[in-house]
Parts: sequence; C-alpha cells; structure tokens
Amino acid sequence: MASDLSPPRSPVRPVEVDRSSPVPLYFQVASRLQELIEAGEIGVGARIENEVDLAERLGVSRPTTRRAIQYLVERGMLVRKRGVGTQVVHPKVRRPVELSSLYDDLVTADRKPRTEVLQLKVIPAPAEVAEALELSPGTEVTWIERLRYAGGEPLALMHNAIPLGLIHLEADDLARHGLYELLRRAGYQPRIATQVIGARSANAAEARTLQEKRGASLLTMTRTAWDVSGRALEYGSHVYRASRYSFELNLSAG
Amino acid sequence: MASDLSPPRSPVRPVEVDRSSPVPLYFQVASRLQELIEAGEIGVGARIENEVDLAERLGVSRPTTRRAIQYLVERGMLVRKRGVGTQVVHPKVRRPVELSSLYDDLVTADRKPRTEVLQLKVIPAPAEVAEALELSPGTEVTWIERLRYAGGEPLALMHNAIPLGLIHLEADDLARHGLYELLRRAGYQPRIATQVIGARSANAAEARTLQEKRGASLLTMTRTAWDVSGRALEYGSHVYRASRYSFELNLSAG
DNA sequence: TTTTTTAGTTTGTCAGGACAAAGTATTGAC
DNA sequence: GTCAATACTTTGTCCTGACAAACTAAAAAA
Repeated sequence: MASDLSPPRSPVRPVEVDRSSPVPLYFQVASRLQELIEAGEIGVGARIENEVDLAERLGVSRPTTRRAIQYLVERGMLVRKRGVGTQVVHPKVRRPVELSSLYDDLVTADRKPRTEVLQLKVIPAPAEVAEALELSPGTEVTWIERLRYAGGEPLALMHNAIPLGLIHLEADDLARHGLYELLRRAGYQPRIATQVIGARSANAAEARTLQEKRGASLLTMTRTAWDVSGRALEYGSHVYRASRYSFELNLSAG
Repeated sequence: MASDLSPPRSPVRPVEVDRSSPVPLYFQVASRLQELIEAGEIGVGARIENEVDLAERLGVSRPTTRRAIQYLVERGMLVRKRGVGTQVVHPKVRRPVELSSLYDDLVTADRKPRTEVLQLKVIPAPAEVAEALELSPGTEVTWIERLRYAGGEPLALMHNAIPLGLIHLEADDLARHGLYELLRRAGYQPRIATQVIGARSANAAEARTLQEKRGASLLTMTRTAWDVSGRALEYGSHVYRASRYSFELNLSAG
C-alpha cells in the first residue's frame, strides 16, 4: 500500500520489457526510467518505486532492476539512500555525463572553423615533447603548426607532435579535419588526457599571427592524450586569443 | 592449463579475503588487486586470471569477483574484452580517478596558503550572480572578497556570492579555512560545478592588489556549484596571477 | 512530554547456477 | 597452403534466494 509521504512516490506506469530484443533487459529498464524522468513524469525529488516492487511489476529479477537503477545513479540522474529509497535528482545536476570528451570541437560547434597548416614536417622531438610522449629524447615525431580561424578571424595557434608510425598526415587532411578526427579515423581513440591551462602575454610573432596587440593576454593549453592501452597519441601546445575564447567545463565530485 | 600467450597471465598469488571484516568482500578483492597492480606485480598489459578461476581460488562467488573487477574497470585500471580477458591498463592512463573534486585546494596542497578577507557583507545579487544562482534579481546574498597568498606572495583575488540562509560566515573562519571546507562543515557538499576559464589583462586596481604590472595576464575563472539535490551553493569569480598559477586537469572520454 | 525500544521499509552484499555472445585457436576440407 | 567450420575460452546477462545494514516511524517506557 502506498504511504503518504511528502515527496510523492510516482508509480512509473507503463514500463514493459521486450525479452525478444537483443538489448539487455537492464538497459531497457534504465532507458524507460530515463525517459519517464526526462519527460517529467517522475518529478524532481520524487522517490521511485522500490527495487523489489519495481522488479516484480516489470517481471524481471531484482538484480536486473538494481543494475538499471545503478546505471542511472552513475550518470547522476538518481540518488539512493539505504533505508530510504531512490530519488530523482535536480536536472541541473545531471550535466556531467559527457564532461569527458576531448574536443578541439568546441569550435566546430557553431562557429565556422577554418584551418591553415603553417608547418608539417618530421623533426627530432624536443626534450619537453619527448618527455610528454614518453619517447627517448631525439626520437622523430611529426610536427604540426596550425592556425585556426573561427568566423573569419584567427582564434588559436596550435602546435602538435604525433609519434611517427601512428598516422600519415597530409596538409590537405589537416586543413579539412580536426586532428582528433583524423586520429580516430586511423583507429586511435583518445581516451585520457592531461591538460594544463594557463595564460601569458603574446610575444610579437604571436600577436602578429593572431591579429592581436603585442602583450595581449593569451590562454595557453598544453595537453598529452593517450588511448585506452596507454599509448601516447598526441602532444599539443596551443595558444588562444583570450578575447575570443574560453574553456568551459563541468565538474562532478565524488 | 595455462597457455603461452605473449602477455603473460599473472597468477595473482596471495590474495585472501577476511569474512569477519565489515569491509565488503568485493571491495577487499578490488583493493588487493589494485595493490598488486600498483606494485607492478601484475605488469602492464598482462591479463589477470579469468573471473571464474579467480573466484574459485579466493573462495568467493563469481558475482563478487565481477563486481571487484568492474570497480577497477570503472576507475580505468583494467579493460575487459568478452572472449578475450581482462588486461591491466598502462598506469599513465589511470589518473582520472579524481578529476572530479572541486578544490580551491590546489593551493593548499603544498604551498603555504594564507587568506585575507577584504570584504564580507550582504548585498542584493547583481544580475549575473542572480542568474548563476537561479535567484530572482535583487535577492540578497553574502558577498565575499578574499585575497589568497601562497608562499608569502599574492596569488588570487576571489569574489564569491553565497545564498543567504545557507551558512553564517565570519571573517575569522574565512581567513582560516577554505570556503568549500566551511560549506561542507555546514552540511553542504558541492557535487557539480560549471566553470569557465579564460584570461584577460589586469586593470590598475587588480595589478596593485596582486603585485603585478598593469596589463599583466590574469587567469580568470567563474564557477557555480550545486549540491546533489540541485541547490545552488556558490558563485565565484576569481582572477589568478598567470605567472604563478595554472589549472591542471585530467580528462577521460566515455 | 521526552526518550528508548521495537518493528517495518529499503537498499547493500553475497551465493550459486544457467545460458548467450564474442573472441581465439584448432581442425578439417579444398 | 588457404579458407571455412568447429571447439574452446572468457566475459555478459539473468535468475532465485538469503541475510545484513541503514534509516524511518510508530509504540512503549520513563
């Protein structure tokens, strides 16, 4: 019997599972729940049905139900408390699902990007680069210098080093596609990266290239990216015009 | 019988579980595995024993073993492939465990922090702040201006707004503790935040306060933080001396 | 009235078993 | 020798069942 508690317990009506589908049951359940939550049918703060009842009503086992709920907990849509129940979390809090993608593509989003390849050659890795990529000093790498425009204006000056043998790069490809896209296409999926974001003033050459005044503030970002097996894919050292660019990130704790 | 495959299959020797301990079995198993991996006893790239055998040898059920392994997979130490096995991932790739904490405390880590409270008062929220905290324009908030030193030198000028009623702040407390520590102590745990990181040049007042030259590059960071229930906890607008500070982050892609 | 005890609810942990799906290695046919 | 079929290994999904731990709320005792 439903008790009368202040956060109403929504009944989660028409959820059914399709056992002939190749989609795992737990995922079907999670998806249905997610739909109901996003459609607002299970209002924020409301407690969902308890595991045991939900499982019984859907005709699946409790572990399957648990796994579905766990899945949504992990992406921040639900919170569980032992002895209490499972609540829907405020939507604003549900963002950080994809905090984690690595994109040059902040640009690609809405502004018209254009890339000019200033340099493309093979050089012995400078000490800093070799260390970042975990190569012996002097190992050769592909070295790229690109100037990226957005909306017709220069936005960033980007230097990258890529270990030889990973991928063969043509200036043409680089002009038309992002580096990460090219890497992915060659079968290398960046999974982990460490970034350092800082700022400094533009020197004369940078100011000229980026059409800024000398001494203008620049955002700097250096990054090393690895694939899932720990192979270093890329080292990058970029400077952005602070007047036109900023980093936006979503963090989640615990 | 162990086959002879190029990545050697480590035997994961002396792992035992303590059933009288209050620590969950799956967590004991995960911890032991993690130790072995971090001590290098299961070398990078090596496959660990398969679930079934491991479970049997430890005297726990397969679901428990699975859960332990899953736990390490989620924090990026292991990779599993159906039909193949479970491999240890390169250590460099294991970082992003705690990308997710919100800290002022980058500073507190090793450098001696000191905080000077320049302002502490209640004011109607400016438009930008009100929007960030999802308050009606003009709602009163606690407004703080702090100057943070590290190693005897000024490092950052920080402005924060906190909704009234959350917490009563004293200049004394703020001088001795981080804002997040005070919030946590009052029972408010920041869970989600959105940050924007940019750069600009210091104006005269900022330069004076931070002991920089006028026009020096500053790193800027504005942030809004929410707790798990979606309540807005804090809005912050900080500027850092770019010559002394940078943001370091670890990203991981889904 | 206030505090303590008790009972009830709900999630957390764990076992053991069964079959499916995805790879890998071996075998057999051509 | 090359290619396809087969067997094997390993993780993925799912079930039933049981008890423990945390929390809430009601009942009992002070």
